[in-house]
Amino acid sequence: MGRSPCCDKATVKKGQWSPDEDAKLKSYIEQHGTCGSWIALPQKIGLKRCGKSCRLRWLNYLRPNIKHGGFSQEEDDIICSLYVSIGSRWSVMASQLPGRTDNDIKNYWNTRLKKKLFGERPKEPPHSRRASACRQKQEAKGDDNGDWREQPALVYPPDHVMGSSYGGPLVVPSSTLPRQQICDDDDDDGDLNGLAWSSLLGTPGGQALQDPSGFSIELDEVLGFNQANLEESNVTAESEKMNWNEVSPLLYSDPVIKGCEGMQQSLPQEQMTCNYDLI
DNA sequence: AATACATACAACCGCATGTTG
DNA sequence: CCAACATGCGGTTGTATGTAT
Repeated sequence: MGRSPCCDKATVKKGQWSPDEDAKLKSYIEQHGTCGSWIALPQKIGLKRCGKSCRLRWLNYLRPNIKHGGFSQEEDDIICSLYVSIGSRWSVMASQLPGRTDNDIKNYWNTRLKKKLFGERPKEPPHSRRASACRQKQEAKGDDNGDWREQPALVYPPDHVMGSSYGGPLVVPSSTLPRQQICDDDDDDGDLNGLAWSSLLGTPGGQALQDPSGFSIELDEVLGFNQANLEESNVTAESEKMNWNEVSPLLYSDPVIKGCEGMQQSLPQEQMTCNYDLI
């Protein structure tokens, strides 16, 4: 049995919002808030809209301090670099760009930045929560055929990152700061590919971390190690702890990462911290 | 001027996750 | 612990607008 719909599709109005509807919604929320339930909100206001639709309209359009259009070069850089590092996690990106919504960033990416960064390449990296979930399901079922690893971006970063018109800094998600320590993750694979995302935080044993949206990730998925550099280096699984300067040359995107310092300085301090919970 | 096509963006949909009883 | 429900998220679609022919 499927889940029941959140509203009566037959009586709910769809499509563009009228100025009158906007005014009603804005006025009510500014005075009363959402009263803890988006589902009940439209009835209280007298709107024939789905609660989800009201929520979306408020968050993406009516909410105060929302910026529309006119993305700056700095915002372009942040979006591009975040996409390279974390994939299509628009809400995370939105949290790094005050006044921007996930929907706005997503639209901007899909219509402009994607072409700018990737050209016409059809495939994109599977970094979304959903892609990760699919991968975990496949792995759990034992039928992981490795297809998800075939996706570009981090698998072939010289082509996508270095060869693109994008030359901005790569911003590692703020949750990885500070980066003083990196350690091996004990998965005995003999190289650094198993380095856990969590290791950037210096957590012991490379325990997997989970971010607030439930997405766990490994460092090699985020950054992509340059195997050639790795093989030439002295870094092995026995190198239990390294600092960022030792590790960064092993990454495909090293020259870009080195530009990260400037970006860190440009970000407000409050955007550079994020609480992650151990699984 | 009319039409076709391209682009931008608002909004919808379905799924995953969190919360509550 | 589990089911039902609410919310959040990302993918996708629909439509208004702009541009080319």
